[in-house]
Amino acid sequence: MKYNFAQIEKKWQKIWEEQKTFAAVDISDKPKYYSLVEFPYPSGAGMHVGHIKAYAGLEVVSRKRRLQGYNVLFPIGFDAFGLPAENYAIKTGKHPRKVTNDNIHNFTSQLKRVGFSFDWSRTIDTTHEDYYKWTQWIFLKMFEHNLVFRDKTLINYCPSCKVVLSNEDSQGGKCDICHSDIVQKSKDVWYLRITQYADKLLEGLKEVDYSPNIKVQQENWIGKSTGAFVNFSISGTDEQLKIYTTRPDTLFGVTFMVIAPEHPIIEKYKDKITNFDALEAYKTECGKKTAFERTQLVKDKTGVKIEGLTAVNPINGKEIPIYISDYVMMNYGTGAIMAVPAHDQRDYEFAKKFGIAIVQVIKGGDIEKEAYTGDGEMINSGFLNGCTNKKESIEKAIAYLQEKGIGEAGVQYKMNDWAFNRQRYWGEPIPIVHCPKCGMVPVPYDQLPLKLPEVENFEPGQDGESPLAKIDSFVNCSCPKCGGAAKRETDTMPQWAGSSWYFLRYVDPHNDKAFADQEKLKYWMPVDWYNGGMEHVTRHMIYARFWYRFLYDIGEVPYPEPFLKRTAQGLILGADGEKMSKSKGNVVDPNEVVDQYGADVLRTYVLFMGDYEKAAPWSDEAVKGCKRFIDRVFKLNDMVTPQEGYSPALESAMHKTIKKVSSDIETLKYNTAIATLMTLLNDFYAKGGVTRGELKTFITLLNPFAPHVTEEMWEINGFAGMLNQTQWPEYCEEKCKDETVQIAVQINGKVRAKLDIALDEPQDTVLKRAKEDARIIELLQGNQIVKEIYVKGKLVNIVVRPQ
RNA sequence: GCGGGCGUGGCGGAAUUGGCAGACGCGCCAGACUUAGGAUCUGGUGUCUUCGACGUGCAGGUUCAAGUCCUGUCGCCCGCACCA
Repeated sequence: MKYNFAQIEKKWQKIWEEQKTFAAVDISDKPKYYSLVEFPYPSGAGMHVGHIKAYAGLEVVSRKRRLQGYNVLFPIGFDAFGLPAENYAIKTGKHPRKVTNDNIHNFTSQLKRVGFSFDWSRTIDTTHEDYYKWTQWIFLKMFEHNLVFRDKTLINYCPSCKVVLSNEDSQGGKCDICHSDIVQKSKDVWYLRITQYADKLLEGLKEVDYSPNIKVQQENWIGKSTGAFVNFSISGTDEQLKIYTTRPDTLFGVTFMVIAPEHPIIEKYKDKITNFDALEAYKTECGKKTAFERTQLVKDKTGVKIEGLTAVNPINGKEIPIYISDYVMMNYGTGAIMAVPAHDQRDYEFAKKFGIAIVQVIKGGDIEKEAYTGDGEMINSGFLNGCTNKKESIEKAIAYLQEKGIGEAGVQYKMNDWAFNRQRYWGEPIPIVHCPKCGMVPVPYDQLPLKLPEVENFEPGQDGESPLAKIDSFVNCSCPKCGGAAKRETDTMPQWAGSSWYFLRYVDPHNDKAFADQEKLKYWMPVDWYNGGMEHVTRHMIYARFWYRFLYDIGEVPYPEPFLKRTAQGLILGADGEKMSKSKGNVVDPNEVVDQYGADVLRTYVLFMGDYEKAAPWSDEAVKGCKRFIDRVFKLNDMVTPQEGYSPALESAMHKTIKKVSSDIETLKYNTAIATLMTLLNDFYAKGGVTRGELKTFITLLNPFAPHVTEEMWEINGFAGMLNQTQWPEYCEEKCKDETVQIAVQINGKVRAKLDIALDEPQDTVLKRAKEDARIIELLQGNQIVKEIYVKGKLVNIVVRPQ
């Protein structure tokens, strides 16, 4: 019987949809399982096979869990705010709402054709007002708890997209969206105080099961360092210049100070500074450099000495010069450093260039050549002299600073507060009103959602203003507090906002009283397993953990961490080994594969093609291997024998396969799970038949990978009910063991013979029989046996040396 | 520069964590069936000088035994990047 995949896949997809087979039940007696995949941005290009791989992993887990008796929540939705839809609108005049709806429609049909077991009744769209109402609600809660603030700063500005970008969105000095060069600009920016959660986010990592590399990346992103703040007084003023250092014990080695070009004391002591113009000129020059250039010019230190201001080293009273240089950043620490050229390479290079003294305070290295950053005995350091333990000398130094009132222990993070606004149309409006009398006033909760107004022109306004600024009816409003005339904030939230809490909405997607019902949250949360791209491990996940932790702190969600387990799939590369992209023309459309080979083949192939966590190139040839596999599986229908159990010849193989497939699915080893099933299928063919019992187990194990063909076979063979409602097969550990095994007989580690033994055969008889082998006897002649080793069920090794 | 990972046939990749390297699949070779084969089936397929030897980037080491552990080295990928 030929397998008509197109017809059969359609048949089962229709049945699953009509019977709502995969709908999650809110609160049931079954144990719950929440598997989450990153929801897609519905781009105009449609999905590519990489999306399919990303979802197929937990699709298999979800289907397996259902068969194991779990009540599974496996949802999908669309993260649909963002620039591409808006840029497309500018180009074509089509409203982003329309474009987004079309794309979501397209994505949905693609996903359905692959037969994913998503609960389609819980689909969410971040651009729907019933959804973004709650995004705004959470924002206002944060505002209420003082986690939102506004500040004028130099920001990363993309002149092409005309938006302010966070550091995360402008890495490498390029706009994350259009890849043009970022410029620095002064602007009012909304911030979320994520740094206040830095420690909690670090602590939380101890509680969760993320792959080690994911944890490490998050830790590096947060970038906690411990050290001390030290105050240096400025001669002739009562100003204290505060610095941050991780090595307060090297204070005796400080020979100058460096401050960031934007540091406020320059402006403050303008009158005392005699070369103010030179400083201004340097600052202007730095402003022209992009953040990227600033960090790239590592080798060449530049700077200007501040004439007229000197600092006093508080530990020895020495007067030292102050420089400005762009190797000191205003956004880390205090924007000022104490320079210890002997023990910091950057300070060393700067000192060499400007002819500043270098005082060694840690023994070791050769400071004629470079800074010494290793450990060693403290020298030239007063009360610290002789100390050889870094930790101890730092502690001593901090104790001294605190005692004298010139400094204190301190902590710094690399992570900055989150720039939380964009001057664009297609995002959640920030629900704040600017009142001339009351200042920033939040839109009252009962007036949410603050709807995005209809506009005709999506072009950003002058100077990168949001398009919303041009809508008078939106901008002009009355102050919710005093009732006076006021103006609305016209910026919108960044792309990351909607995805920072979407997993909570799936729990209760239609609730209009709360973002989700407390009972349902208690039942479903936390997410048991979250899979997505490695590129979202830092930004998206840190943001989502931050929002969730905040909601936990104000009692809105039940557990401190949202995701118990996190994994990341590897990319599917084009057939040319390059990253898939439209411009390279190497994108594979899942629809084409489904048309040609069927959904089961596509699903099987994306999981079989390699290590799930690593990148692997697509191969049109290799897909055919999976096509053959599925066809051969279907042909089993013609060779079924009526026996319900397993045949003796395959009993052990059946149990081993159940064991292997069951455990491989749990550890992302989908490729070897499928390989094992292929081997078993080959065994059926070699035997020339398959018993009903074997078939039942085999198609159940294969069902999570290839649900259509297996469901059809279940029906054809008259098994009771539907396959997706049966039970995951069990295996017996005892039966996984073969009674007799073939072992290798080695001489000096080289295999010379094979021996069939009973697994429980005692060591001495195994060794005896090994030595009776004709070939072994021959090779032992003229040699003396030094040692005999038997590894149970594996091998015998006879160690010899010539007589 | 720092952090993480990887290097195995012609290709994608396996290897119970120190125990028979190359599972499974692709490709290739041969045969069968066919008017036909880019369908299907059967068998073969690491390399070489083939009763043997050599083989997991390279060079050493530990061990009865190393893809796996240790030291050094080369190459690739991914994050972060003047973080004081």
